[in-house]
Amino acid sequence: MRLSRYFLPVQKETPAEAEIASHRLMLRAGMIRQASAGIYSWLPLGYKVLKKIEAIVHEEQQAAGAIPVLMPTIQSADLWRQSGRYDDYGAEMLRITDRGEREMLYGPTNEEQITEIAGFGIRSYRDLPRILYHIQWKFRDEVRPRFGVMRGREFLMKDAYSFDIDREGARRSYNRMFVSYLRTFERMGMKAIPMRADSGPIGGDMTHEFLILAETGESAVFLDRDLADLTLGDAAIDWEDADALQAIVDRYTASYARTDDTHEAAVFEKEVPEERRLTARGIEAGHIFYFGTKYSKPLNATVTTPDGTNVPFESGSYGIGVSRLPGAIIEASHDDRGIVWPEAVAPFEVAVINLRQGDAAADGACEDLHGKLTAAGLDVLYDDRDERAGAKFATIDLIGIPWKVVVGPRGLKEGVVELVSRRTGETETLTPDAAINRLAALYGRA
RNA sequence: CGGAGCGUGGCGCAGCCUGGUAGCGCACCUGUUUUGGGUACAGGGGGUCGCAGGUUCGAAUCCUGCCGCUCCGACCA
Repeated sequence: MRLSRYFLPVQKETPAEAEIASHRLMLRAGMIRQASAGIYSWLPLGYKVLKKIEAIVHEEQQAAGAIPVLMPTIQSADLWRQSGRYDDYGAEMLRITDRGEREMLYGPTNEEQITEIAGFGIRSYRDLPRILYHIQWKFRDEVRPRFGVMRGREFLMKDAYSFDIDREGARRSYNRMFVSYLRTFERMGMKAIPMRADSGPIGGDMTHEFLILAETGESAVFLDRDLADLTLGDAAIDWEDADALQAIVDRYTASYARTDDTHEAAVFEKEVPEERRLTARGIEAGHIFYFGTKYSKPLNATVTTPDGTNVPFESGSYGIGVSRLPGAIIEASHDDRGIVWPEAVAPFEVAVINLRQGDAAADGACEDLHGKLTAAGLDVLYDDRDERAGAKFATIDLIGIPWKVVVGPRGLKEGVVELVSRRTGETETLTPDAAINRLAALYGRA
């Protein structure tokens, strides 16, 4: 992509309303534009990041055995009356009346809908277990939207729902999603730590929040430092091996990790040696919980057991705040010049910077690099604007492209260009062809 | 929902107190200049001053009502 033909409205100055780094940077980098309080348009750069994140979530959900569906944003009030939540939800629910005076709502979540669907499509224990999920826009009429996409009113969410015949089955489904979340966040270059969440009226130990550590996080977190160093790495997961999954879950839940909601200082101090006690802040990126028959009972969604009786589903729900992740990732990864994207979610994988636009040698070398990098399967942004070098560096660093290939007449006389890492600033001087090979290898496109 | 603010060109702001032809910086356009980390100079375009009423010879400015947005708190993915 040539920057001169792209749509990238970057801004030098920070809009007054943006308080935290991610909001500020997303506005300045031209990723989003506010439409009204807590509601945003996603501009090309932001949209690319959102789609990359969404793609990773899709892949990892399906790898873990979840099946994609798509439910509507507008729902009828009927099911919500059956579950009793139409009144419980209160003013956070956006209510709409259609032309026939029917009460509708813009869905804040989909438990009722999916339970109705599962009740219709799943009749026998032979059809279980199943996990269905979708990635869809939701609306919650927050009292106070803030922090840009981190706490909008309209937001994109992945929500999965598991259906099992008993609690043991539900635990296996829960574990699948638990491990899937570890993989999902790790692939995005993030450290998300599962923490014991408030279990509410259902009780039990099957509810965790996944927190991305960041200084500006909304929650205070308390954990055993060892947890922050755990990684799954590239190890293959056998999703059919319930014991193996349980072992991973056990490993990640063995040590103390809680948010301020459930934190107990005395327990923390008893369970974690002082030198390993880590107090930090985190952003909630995912939340999984088991809710049993909370919806299947009132909605009368049942399956037939081997002995011929009908029982309501045992279910859990598993959310990831997809549209808040770009913000969360920026909170965890930025510096004073701008965003520092992890490679897996960067809007472009490499930027080509022409230091002297209009110089025949520089123009030619950049065109050539742009073409060859693209042919190698890389997503390239070529800054071909008629701007000074400084302006180009400032823009590319602001929008956080992980790698820059810097091309100027001076280097070209020696037959070299520079390859610069956004994260470390490390600069490597090499021939254009070597730069292409290095980048292809870095991104696994060689 | 309690408390506090703010709405003046795309962005950041001044002007309002004390009513009298709407300004500055950035961005944008033209030209010259410069050219390896946001060049410099000159010229230029763009604003129903959030909306509606009122007071006044005259309202961005004073009064009333409404709308929008933001911040702190409580709440939440």
